[in-house]
Amino acid sequence: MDQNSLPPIQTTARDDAVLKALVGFVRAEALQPGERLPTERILAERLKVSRNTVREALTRWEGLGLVERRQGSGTYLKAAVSPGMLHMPLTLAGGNDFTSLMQTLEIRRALEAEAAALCAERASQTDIAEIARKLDIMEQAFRTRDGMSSEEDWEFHQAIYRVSGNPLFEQIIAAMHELFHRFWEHPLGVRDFGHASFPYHRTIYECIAARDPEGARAEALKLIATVEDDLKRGAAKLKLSSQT
Amino acid sequence: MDQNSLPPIQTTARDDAVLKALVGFVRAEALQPGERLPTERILAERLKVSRNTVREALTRWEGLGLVERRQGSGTYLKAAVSPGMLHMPLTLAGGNDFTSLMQTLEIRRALEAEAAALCAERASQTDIAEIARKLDIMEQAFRTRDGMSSEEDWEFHQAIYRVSGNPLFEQIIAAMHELFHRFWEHPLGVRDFGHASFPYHRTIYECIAARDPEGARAEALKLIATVEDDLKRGAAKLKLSSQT
DNA sequence: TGCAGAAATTGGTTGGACCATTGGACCACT
DNA sequence: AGTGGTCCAATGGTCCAACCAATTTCTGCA
Repeated sequence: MDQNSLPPIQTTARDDAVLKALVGFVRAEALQPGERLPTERILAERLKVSRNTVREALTRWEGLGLVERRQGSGTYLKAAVSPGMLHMPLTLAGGNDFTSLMQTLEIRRALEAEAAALCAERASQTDIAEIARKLDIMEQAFRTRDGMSSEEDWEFHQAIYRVSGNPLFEQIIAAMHELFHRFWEHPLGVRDFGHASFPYHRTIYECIAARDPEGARAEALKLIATVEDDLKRGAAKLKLSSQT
Repeated sequence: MDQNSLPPIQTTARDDAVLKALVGFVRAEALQPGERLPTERILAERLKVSRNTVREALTRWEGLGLVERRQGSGTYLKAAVSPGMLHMPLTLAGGNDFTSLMQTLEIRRALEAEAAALCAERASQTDIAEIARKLDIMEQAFRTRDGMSSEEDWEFHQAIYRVSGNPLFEQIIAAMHELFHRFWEHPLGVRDFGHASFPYHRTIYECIAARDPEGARAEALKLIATVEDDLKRGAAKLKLSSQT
């Protein structure tokens, strides 16, 4: 390890400075996700700050999912870090399950429609071929397993986000997707959940292939609408209680 | 062997327990956002844990934006807390080149339009009055200072997000806003940046007051379009270089 | 009454100590 | 060679007792 890649800290706002220094260290050492960071004691010594200060800084990173600490083992990088990265803690007040799920869908509706439109504008021929491939895989899985093609379904959507040319779409919608599915262990008793959305995957693709942004937007909105309907049906059936 | 039949056991989780207790305290005392929490020393004593442990827990909450600490003053609640809260920390690698700024605007375009439409659907009379108040303040500031009403402008928009009934709009757009303005001290040499967007604030408000969702959506899109134009003009003038 | 300065309060930092868990080294036995 | 047991050093987790720095509150003088 290069001794000079961890210079002492100087100013106040210690823990922020610690994180900044740590970003520099990770880049200097070209640490990849999964690799181990220096121990807290070493960091404290090198940065000339107390170990508690190092711990406060690492606690923040742990809360952001950038790092994982294992007692007795060490602290491990979980994601790529870069200077200037922006942290966006999304908090969903879980007062009411149905409301929370619906809120993630409202965000998805807006972003999904925009992403589909941008995708239709910007897709190259190879992009379109890639999306077609994902669509085939998804439809195949849907037919053989009769629904429940959630994994392949998600891959199809992700392909669209990527082709949109804006990585923010994939990251934010992925966060909505995860929030949605964290509530989702029990499919609310709706057996055919997602069936209604199936045909719109192909219509979205056709609009993209035809370079029709507004058509793609419209079809994406229809798709989200079917999911919202499924959700409402499930809520009505189970009478989801608002839990404290 | 079934992997799931032997889940990892959990031994110690002090700071989690502290946060759980704190949620209970906030509810028991019916603390509202803005109010002050007990001091770290008192919490440590009451919960029979070290002050360090209390601090680690509060650091996590601070990272999630639930709480704000002011040295010498105290720790204040920043948002409502509930036992079922769901957190999804999202970190974006932000650049300051033209492409990155444009990408934040693509997200904002989608969300701003949706939020305006939902706001027009759901606004109560008092909501509309509140938005009107923010609009007046913003227009006043714009006229007296001849532009540069960014602070009051932002408050107006935030009011719309809140009335939309979905806190995710405010959280996500706020992140886009910060990403956009982080490198924004000098308006790219465009002196009248933001002037073109001014009239649309009032047209958006009028659509909301008239309960016209599609109109509000259209006006919001026009507003974002003016910002995109300003950005393109600035980029053309300064030839923003893409830097890491 | 007004206001500058002292005092109390509160979060931020430090250093040192001990505990709990981990993972590897080493060993005895089969 | 392989299995299990024991030990030990390393590492994160917790605790304590101070002190520092910013803020708020109180006090007493003008």
